[in-house]
Amino acid sequence: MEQKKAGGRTLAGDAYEAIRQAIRTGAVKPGDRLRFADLQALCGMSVTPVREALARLTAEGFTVLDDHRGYSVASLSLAELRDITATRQLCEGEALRLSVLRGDADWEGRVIAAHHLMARIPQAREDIPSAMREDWEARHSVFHAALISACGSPSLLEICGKLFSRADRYRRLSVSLVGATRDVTGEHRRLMELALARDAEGAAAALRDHYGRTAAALEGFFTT
Amino acid sequence: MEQKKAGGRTLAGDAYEAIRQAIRTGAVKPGDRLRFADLQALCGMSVTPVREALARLTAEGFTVLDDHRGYSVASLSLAELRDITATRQLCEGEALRLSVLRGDADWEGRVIAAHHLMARIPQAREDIPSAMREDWEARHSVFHAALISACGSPSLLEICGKLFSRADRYRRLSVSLVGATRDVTGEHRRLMELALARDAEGAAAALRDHYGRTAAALEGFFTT
DNA sequence: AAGTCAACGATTTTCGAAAATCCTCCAATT
DNA sequence: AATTGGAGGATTTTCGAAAATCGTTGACTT
Repeated sequence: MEQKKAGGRTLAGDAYEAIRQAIRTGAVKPGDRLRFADLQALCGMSVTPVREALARLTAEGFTVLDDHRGYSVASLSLAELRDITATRQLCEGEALRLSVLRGDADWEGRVIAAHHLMARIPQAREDIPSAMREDWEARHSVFHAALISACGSPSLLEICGKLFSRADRYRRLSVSLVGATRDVTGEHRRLMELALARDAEGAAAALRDHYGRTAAALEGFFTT
Repeated sequence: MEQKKAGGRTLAGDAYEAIRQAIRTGAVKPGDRLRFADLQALCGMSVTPVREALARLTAEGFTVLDDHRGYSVASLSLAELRDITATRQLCEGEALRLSVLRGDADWEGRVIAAHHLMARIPQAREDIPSAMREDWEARHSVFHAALISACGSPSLLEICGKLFSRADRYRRLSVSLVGATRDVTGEHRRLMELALARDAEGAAAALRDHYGRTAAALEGFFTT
């Protein structure tokens, strides 16, 4: 997440992106075993770069490794959703608080720009309303990153980034619930307004609430 | 840190331990390049397991990777020490608070046992007073892990564990300062007492203070 | 004298196959 | 009937060498 830019520099990087995408999109499901033979066929390369890709994915919690039994897709659970949500509220809440306190004009610009880009396109796809638009997801991620980008703590940013990726898998489950009783767009705008108004505590509280609502909307998937 | 137990299951695991130890003990210094040829000689194995070990170490922040330029030992800096300290105060402080609130009798037992083991042996070596005893380091780690073990959040525990390992590299720099104006033993006992007395806020505050003092004692190394 | 570029050496990265390990299944024994 | 033991197959893990890449050196041009 920090040292590589795009696909093409190394095959291991390509494999990382390919497998990550397969997990994100649900092409391989939680709990599925990831056989090297299949992955080599999917990525079109030998075992070595695939192995390195899986090592990175495991570090980020997308896959798990059992010695001599190979890798498999990390499974999802209600317990983990709640756990990750709580940790995210703690870490990203504090990161936002610091960011609001320390942010300069440049940071304000990044937040406004990111929000504008995200608000300009709809969240759901037109052809399949139950699915999220890929580009909206990307801009949504950029917006949240922009909010905390001025916190001044690389380690906190790294943690938040990993937790965001991890929560992303759960978020994709909930798209069909979108439009029910929730105003996600409004929550995002309010988040931006509080940040720009330099209300550090208020913004942090709004962010925690935002994540709490997201988690609550997702809980239904595990009770059924 | 979560799926492998001891050295011997896989060569990659052995390599991970060996290289990690080389970094911890200072056999290879911050900023040093880690050539595969040297590492293969050190570990007595081929390139593949070494590569996997470096991937894991990089995920934990011990090493860094430049595409096509290979791996090198992550460098230390005052800025990172301060950053990690702050993030540790946030995450481990909250973890301890939760642990004190949720901990049961079993947790109390773990804390008392871990503290007893740590307090039973001196911190510094007898032959080289400026060096830390390897076994004390291990028990110290177990004690801190025991304190937060009842927090109920796997993700938080994972974060705390990684931050602890990362801070460990800095801690080793400060051994020669031990015994100056600090009562580390007293701080640890107080920490345990507050935890067992179920003073969640007090214990969390004491832990943050504990880490703050450790960082302060280390700052001198970077100003000289 | 400064700058450009190609070839070389050092090193990483990748490959394809061999070795090691685990799981399954079936027969033999208790 | 249940358990042990081990052969067979599938898969991971590791190896040693080949391919790709980067940094540098040194000749050549301007």
